[in-house]
Amino acid sequence: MQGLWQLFYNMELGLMTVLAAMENHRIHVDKDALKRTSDLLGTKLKQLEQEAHKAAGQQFLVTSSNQLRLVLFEKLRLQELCENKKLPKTVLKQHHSTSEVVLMQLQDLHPLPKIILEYRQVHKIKSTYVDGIMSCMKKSYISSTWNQTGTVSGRLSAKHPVIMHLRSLHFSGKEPEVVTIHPRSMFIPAEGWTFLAADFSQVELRLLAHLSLDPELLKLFQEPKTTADVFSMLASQWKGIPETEVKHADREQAKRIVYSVVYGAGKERLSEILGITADQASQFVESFLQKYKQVRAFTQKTIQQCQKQGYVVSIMGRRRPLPHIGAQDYTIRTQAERQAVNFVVQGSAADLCKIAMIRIFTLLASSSTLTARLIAQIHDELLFEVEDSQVEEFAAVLKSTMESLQHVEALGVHLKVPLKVTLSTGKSWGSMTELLDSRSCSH
DNA sequence: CTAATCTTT
DNA sequence: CGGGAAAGATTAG
Repeated sequence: MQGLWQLFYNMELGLMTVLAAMENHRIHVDKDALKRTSDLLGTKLKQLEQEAHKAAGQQFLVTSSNQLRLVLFEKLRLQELCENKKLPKTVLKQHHSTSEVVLMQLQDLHPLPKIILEYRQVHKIKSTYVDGIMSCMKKSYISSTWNQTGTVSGRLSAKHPVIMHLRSLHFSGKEPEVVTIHPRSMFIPAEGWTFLAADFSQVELRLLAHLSLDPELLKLFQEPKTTADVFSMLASQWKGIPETEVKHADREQAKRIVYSVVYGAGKERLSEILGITADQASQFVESFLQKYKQVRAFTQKTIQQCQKQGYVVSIMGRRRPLPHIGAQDYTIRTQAERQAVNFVVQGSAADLCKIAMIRIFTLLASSSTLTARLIAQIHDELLFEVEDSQVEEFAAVLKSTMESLQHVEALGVHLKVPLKVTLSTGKSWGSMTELLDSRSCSH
């Protein structure tokens, strides 16, 4: 039946057990650290509230947009001071809005809007990333809920603790000092265990190379300069700086640019990312697609195929129907076209990661010595908890198992490019350091 | 550019 | 007062 049975039987069915085990597993959280940061942010909010009251000349509930509107527009009458600017707006009622754009415009006129803006920012950080996690906790641990069928691309999604969205946050502390919060460092392994993370490097770009058969792209991955990182390399080329000088942010930007271009970003959007004019941006796109000629051929082929059959297919047979692919409306049609292209690559990457999870899981289940446990999946990254004494041994099996997915006999997958997995370990999820291949170290 | 979750308005 | 939609933040590629 449409070749979907194989996908269901060999992948999704097997994954259910894996996800169930992940949901059952307890991820320990450093409750004290969490409490400390919550208190820290709480104090900051209190401070800002006081400042706001002082600036307003009265007490009011800072979180209430109604009360804020009263202070801003009826007491201070700030709208009268900015008639030259376009009226902020009021849609539903005749009221003035207190939305972010309005406050931005008002912040030169009075100290209050700025304080409110900072208050809202800190408040959001606190409620999402600190109190949000705290409310999901039972005793001293959390477990995410994993949704197997919640995305169009075949990726997994996680609910409750927003495990996939945690990041570092900076905000101004007392005067000059800047406080940085690392929500990921709140997550800690059990006593005597270590976190081990395995990442498929540049997985979507490698898949694009395989799918498009672009010679330049293939060369990038097939040549044995395995030491080089593609995005760092491109960043160094574009910025004209040696690769050792490439910062994390440069690499991150290069990555964004590459994916933006191959997924069909317009010149306006790209000029924003690159910080150049739209003309320069479209020139950039042209020269990029000129160098990697087959990429454009691949997107066109994908769109054509989608027009013909109404859906696109990932490398392991997952489908996405795109009924709007033949729409009259330009906006709707081109969006479907970009979605078609994106699905083939992103969906294939999702397939690969799911297979990796199953392989490792069954390997662990049948091992009499290895005790590692799969904790989470963040798209192309698998996070494990490993007994301290087994880190080296498990790391080696993990890496080779994942990289061996270049060929998956059962699903007819034979990638034209090798897969590369990078490993990192740490005593908290927030402080992982790369684990280098022990073989290349010792020789 | 695509995919997602979560909070605010 | 609450539900829902849209906007805007983040993450991943």
